[in-house]
Amino acid sequence: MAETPLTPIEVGLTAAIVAVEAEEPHILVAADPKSDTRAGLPFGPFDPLAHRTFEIGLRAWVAAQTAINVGYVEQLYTFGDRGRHARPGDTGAHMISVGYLALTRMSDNAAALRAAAAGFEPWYQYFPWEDWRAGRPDILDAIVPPLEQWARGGRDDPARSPGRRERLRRCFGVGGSPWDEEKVLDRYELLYAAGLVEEARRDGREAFRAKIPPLGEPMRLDHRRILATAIARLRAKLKYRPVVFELMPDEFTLTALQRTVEAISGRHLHKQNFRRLVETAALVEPTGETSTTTGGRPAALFRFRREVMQERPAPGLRLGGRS
Amino acid sequence: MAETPLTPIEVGLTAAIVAVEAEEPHILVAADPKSDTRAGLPFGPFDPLAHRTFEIGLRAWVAAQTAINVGYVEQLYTFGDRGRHARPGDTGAHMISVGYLALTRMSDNAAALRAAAAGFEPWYQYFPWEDWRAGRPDILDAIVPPLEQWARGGRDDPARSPGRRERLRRCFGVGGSPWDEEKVLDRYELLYAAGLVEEARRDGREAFRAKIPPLGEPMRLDHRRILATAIARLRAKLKYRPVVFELMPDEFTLTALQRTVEAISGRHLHKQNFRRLVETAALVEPTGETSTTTGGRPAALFRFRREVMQERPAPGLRLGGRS
DNA sequence: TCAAAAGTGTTATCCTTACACCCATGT
DNA sequence: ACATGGGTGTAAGGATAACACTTTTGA
Repeated sequence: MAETPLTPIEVGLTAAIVAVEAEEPHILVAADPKSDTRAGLPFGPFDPLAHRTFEIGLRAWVAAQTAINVGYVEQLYTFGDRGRHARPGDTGAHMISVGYLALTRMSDNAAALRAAAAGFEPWYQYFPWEDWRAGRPDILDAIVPPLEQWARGGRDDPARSPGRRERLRRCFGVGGSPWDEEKVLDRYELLYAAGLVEEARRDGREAFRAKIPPLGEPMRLDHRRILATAIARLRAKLKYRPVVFELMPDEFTLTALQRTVEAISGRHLHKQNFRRLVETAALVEPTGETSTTTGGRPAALFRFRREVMQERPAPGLRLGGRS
Repeated sequence: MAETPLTPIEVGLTAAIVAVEAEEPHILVAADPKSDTRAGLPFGPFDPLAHRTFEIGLRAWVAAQTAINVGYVEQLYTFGDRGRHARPGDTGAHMISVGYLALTRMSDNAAALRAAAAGFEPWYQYFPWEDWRAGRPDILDAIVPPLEQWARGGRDDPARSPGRRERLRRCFGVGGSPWDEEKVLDRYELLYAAGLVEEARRDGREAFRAKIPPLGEPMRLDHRRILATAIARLRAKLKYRPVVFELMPDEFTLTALQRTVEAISGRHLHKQNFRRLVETAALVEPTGETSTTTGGRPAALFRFRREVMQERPAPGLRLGGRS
């Protein structure tokens, strides 16, 4: 327990700022100042003198740089791996980044966005294999066979806890294992380990079969890894905390709410069960108004019952099975 | 999204190393090098040149300093609040610490401990209100009334999401709300905010009623906060991942397993339900041996079935209700 | 009148919770 | 024999998952 002087390191805050629009989840991406064509997440320095906590610092530079009004904010993870930061003209200085998840309503920020050097992009373009709303995505047919080949390649060291095969089975639902929509990060890390995403090749990892085109849009630094962490956390949180409402307008139809949950969790839900869940949890109350803009029969409008936050311990939407 | 040069800050890794012995959860505490009488968690610097990742760095200095053999390791949270570090001769340099949870078996480390300047202490001495195994702990009678007074004191700003009263209700199960054993951090933070733990007074917060003796043993810096985070995380994780076995010897009785889970979660469990849970999850297998050292009828010995890790998605011990 | 989306009723099944009782050993 | 802890069977209640059907609008 010696009190060695600690290494000075640069600390940055990286934000995954999420909004849902047109039944599609979006992530705020920043243009690269150094003309890297790849997208990146917005980030800013942490200055302990100016800001008492990380969260205050984060809110400050997000507001200053993007004029976006974030509501819910939560720390995700602190990333400090050497070698996952490579970029063209790397300075060599070590940097760690504290990843944050933030939620916002796109409607609140329409004006801000036109001015900012940043914009929202649909997140499934970075993770096309994560969208199961219309059933198993076709791209998995291009992912699983190479992964299986990669898994056979690794001498299955019985000491290393889960061998390549088991990791593949559990992450991608191969061989009877169910698909778990929360394992977003595990899947990305597996693809990285197999050299099937561009970031792995950029970081100097050998693709075991270089012919395969890299999967999904890449991001700068380790930002896609941070985004994967954010999606995973949000998908999990949805089930035990009423965070969806941070992404909804004040008034909404139940179908719109369901579509938002489906958009985030990447899977299709059973209508009645979803409605019963929302009703029995008493998460919403009718406004009395209806909306006729939905197509068929007018839908009743609801608003979030903020009171639930202080009534019950921890209400969420624990979706349950597939369907 | 400007690429401002980032502030250099010192980064340390702080570890909450847990073991269970004699049906009591323990935490490894380090003697203070600067003759502070308060206990602290072991910590070490992170040197990105020597170690590729935080986890590798952590394992390295834990092994070097304590000769303790940690198994399971998991990142908890990164703490960087200014003003929660105060100590007698503070240098003023800002430090952030990445908190880690680590699990070990005390039996594996008996020899190492005799040599090290560190030792395991029962964790409930830092959080006496968290041990509900023998029912509601008496100390709550000394905690709740002052907290209620504190809650009345705060003008209940309706804008600030949960008012003091609601926080109190939800954290401490006052007024019909159930006790949630996972809210360890929330409870500690509430006590800190109310000035009822020594750390709050040390950090310059005014105790709203200074006569009340501070609750539980204090720790250095913000280490008790990190420990609260570790306990909360471990209590939650127990329910959906088979982490208990990281704390058990190779062979154990079902009662010993139950006692360990109870020790961590701080509550009493229903025997049959616990056993059925363990059985239906197929988490253990009988060794064929029995132990006669338990008192009455000899108990069958079991071992963890490592295979479950690769069979089912995520087996744990989702305890369920009270009893 | 028909398409499109909103909205409802009901059942089989599993899991959770809690009850009360029997068994094998040491003293 | 009896105290001590080990070990089991089973029934009530609630939550979940899946089924198919009716209603109200716009075109």
